[in-house]
Amino acid sequence: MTDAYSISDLSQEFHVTPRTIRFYEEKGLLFPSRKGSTRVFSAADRVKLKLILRGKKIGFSLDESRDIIEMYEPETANTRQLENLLLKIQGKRLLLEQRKKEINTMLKDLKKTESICLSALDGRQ
Amino acid sequence: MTDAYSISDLSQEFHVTPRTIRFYEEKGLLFPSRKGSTRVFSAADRVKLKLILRGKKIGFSLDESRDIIEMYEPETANTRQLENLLLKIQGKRLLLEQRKKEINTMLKDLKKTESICLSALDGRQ
DNA sequence: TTTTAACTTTACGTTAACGTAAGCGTTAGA
DNA sequence: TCTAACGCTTACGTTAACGTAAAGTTAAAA
Repeated sequence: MTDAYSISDLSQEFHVTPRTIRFYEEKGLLFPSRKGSTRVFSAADRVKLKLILRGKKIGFSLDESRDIIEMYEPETANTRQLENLLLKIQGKRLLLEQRKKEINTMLKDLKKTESICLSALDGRQ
Repeated sequence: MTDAYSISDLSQEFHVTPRTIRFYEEKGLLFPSRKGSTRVFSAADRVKLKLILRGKKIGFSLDESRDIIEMYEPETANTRQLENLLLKIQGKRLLLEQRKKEINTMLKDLKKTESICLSALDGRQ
């Protein structure tokens, strides 16, 4: 079973402290099983952790990442839950598209400043 | 002079509290002049505020936004400062491109889940 | 067998980014 | 003339997302 991970396995792979992983469990983002008192993480937990950390990079709070995570398991849902999920997904998609636009705007601005710098340097040679 | 703004002008335009604006000044992100003890904000301050809030949306800290802001005034810089600035801009560009990739990955994942939902709903009719 | 390494829980500490409240000055309108 | 609106400073409070330290358990290695 290659899909069982210790807390230090995940901690090392993703460069976060064990404390961080325990914190995510405490907040209801991860659900490791236990062998005695020791946490045992599944492949699903590993994916969730990856999603959380990806979310962090683009400015999501843990609550927002929890939303995202819940969008990854539509198997167990009933019809109304599925329809609800679809709406949530739409919302997140719009939000992400919006964020992408802001990033593009910033990139444009940076490129503009960059060329200003370059021509300023050019004029001084 | 249309380029003088009160704190409530900016507060209302950008839907933030005066406290937030004062906080940004306190942290060295805005530099309003004073008329007596009352703050007077310039067009440049307004732009900076816009940049800060845009930065927030894509997950930048105030310190990171301060970096961005400083990239917008290359006029006063000397040659070494300009070269330094160019390097900083490169760094931020890479970071932004990276973030864009993460967003694209998330969007792909969401679309995948979306179609799973749709076909699950379809199978139930 | 002892010690070291990894794991646990409990609990208080820390930083960023503000919120909120108190208390005071000024100015514009009733 | 007064009071309501806006502005100021000072200062303590709050939330998220962990850090850090203490004290104990278990398993493997010397």
